[in-house]
Amino acid sequence: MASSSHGRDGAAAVESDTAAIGRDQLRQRVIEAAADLLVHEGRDAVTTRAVAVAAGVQPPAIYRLFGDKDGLLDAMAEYGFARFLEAKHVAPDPQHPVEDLRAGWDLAVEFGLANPALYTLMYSEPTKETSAAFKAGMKILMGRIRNLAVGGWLRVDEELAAMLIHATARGAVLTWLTLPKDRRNPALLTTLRESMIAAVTNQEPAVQDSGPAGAARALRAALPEQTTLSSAEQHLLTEWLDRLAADG
Amino acid sequence: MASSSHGRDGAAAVESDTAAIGRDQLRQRVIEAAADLLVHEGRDAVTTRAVAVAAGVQPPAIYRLFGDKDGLLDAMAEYGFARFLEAKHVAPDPQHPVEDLRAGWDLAVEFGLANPALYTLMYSEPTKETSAAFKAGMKILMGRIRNLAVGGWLRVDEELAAMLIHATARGAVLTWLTLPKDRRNPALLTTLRESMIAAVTNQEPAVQDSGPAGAARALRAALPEQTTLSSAEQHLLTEWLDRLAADG
DNA sequence: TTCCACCGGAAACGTCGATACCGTATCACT
DNA sequence: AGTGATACGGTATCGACGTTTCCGGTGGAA
Repeated sequence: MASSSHGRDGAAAVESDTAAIGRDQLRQRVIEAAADLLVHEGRDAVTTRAVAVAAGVQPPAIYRLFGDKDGLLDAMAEYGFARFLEAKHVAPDPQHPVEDLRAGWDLAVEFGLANPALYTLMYSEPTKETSAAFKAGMKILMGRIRNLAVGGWLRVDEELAAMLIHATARGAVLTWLTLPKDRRNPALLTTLRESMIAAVTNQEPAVQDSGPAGAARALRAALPEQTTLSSAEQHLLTEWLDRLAADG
Repeated sequence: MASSSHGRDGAAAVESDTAAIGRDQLRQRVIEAAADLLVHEGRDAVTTRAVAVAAGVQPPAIYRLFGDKDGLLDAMAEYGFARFLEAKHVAPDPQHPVEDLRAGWDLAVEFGLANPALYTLMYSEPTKETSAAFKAGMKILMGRIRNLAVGGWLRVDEELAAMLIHATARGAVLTWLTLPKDRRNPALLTTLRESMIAAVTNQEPAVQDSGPAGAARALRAALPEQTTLSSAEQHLLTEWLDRLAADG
């Protein structure tokens, strides 16, 4: 599957100038061309022929480098994920472990929102578990969970915690990407994150008083049944109820 | 797009036996053949030619019936979702609304776990928002959320609640399907569900009795704490609430 | 120098989604 | 009832896809 050792590698140092471009650099060039195509032209534009043309190689070269089209896709995911991580230079902060978990979750979600096509490639289909990028992300996640565990912050199993964090992040990103842009509410992300924190850690969530918001929402939902207000009054009332409901 | 009226339909009763099979039944046969192929042979096996052979029709017939391959896929999703719902004969229980929400979430997740291929088809790609089955599921969900709102149980906006429920269910199903069978922990599903319940609902209802009058009373009681409305607005609002509260 | 092993380029294979074409049978009109 | 038009269903086919095969040439080894 992966490129095994070749006889020429031992004498690669004495090759001519253009041929001195190693296998890895050619791989890199193809991956970047494919990633470019994915981002700018969409997923369906990532065909073996289009990638070959964009990278200036021939179609069979892709199979010699990656074995398969899925191999190319996996390499793309790994590359894109690594690039994102090094751009964010994620550091194992010696902060509060729970705060670290929050930051890690945010990071995972931010990656999905910043690279929708790549994220969909990695996480949309349930069959692609063995992807290298997938494992890399899980590895980082497991490290933070371990920190939580040693601090005694974990409410559940380490493994269950990993699944919960992964599931909430995955649902958050995919749902966010599905929504039209004018309906994307940032509260979706923060609420999911805090909900995940409450499920995974022992930290008690700050219980907020509902105030008038809950009653406003209830009245707004029950408003169509009423008959005592005129339509104009009801219209203005709905507007105020919207403001009150959003306030909480 | 849809099959318009044909001249033959008027005289269909006098046609021969085999030709009496109407357009809709042919559609149904093709959809069932495609669904069978999807379940038993995998997603890649659902090609226009394979479906045509399995259904005993010719490849162009698919385009005449569904316009597009995506049209066939959408029809499959709608059909599978409807079949699942009628098999579960989902009833609008007059139970506790929070319990209804729990049951609805479980139902959505159960559909995904029981029909992995179909679920992936419906929810994997973020671009397929306009699927008929997608909308049907959302409609059911919105009904339950509305019930929560009128009872004063909703902690967040109705729209945000819908997103939260959808996101947790989606993350739960996809994560579950990604896991190898020996690592699937049922606690993942229940924990996610209860976490969603905690994020969406209040422990205590914000209104005593549902309906416009009860909600109006609750809002009137909580109104002095609010700061989003001007005093004039609040004054008029209180008057309307008095009328609404007296109406019950 | 001769031989061998391997690499890169060109062509091609089978299949996919989708479509143009065409004979035929049905319906409207006189 | 005869005739023209119309639309349906079947055949053949198109361009593009993922993938493979084949071959000429280039390098190091004997």
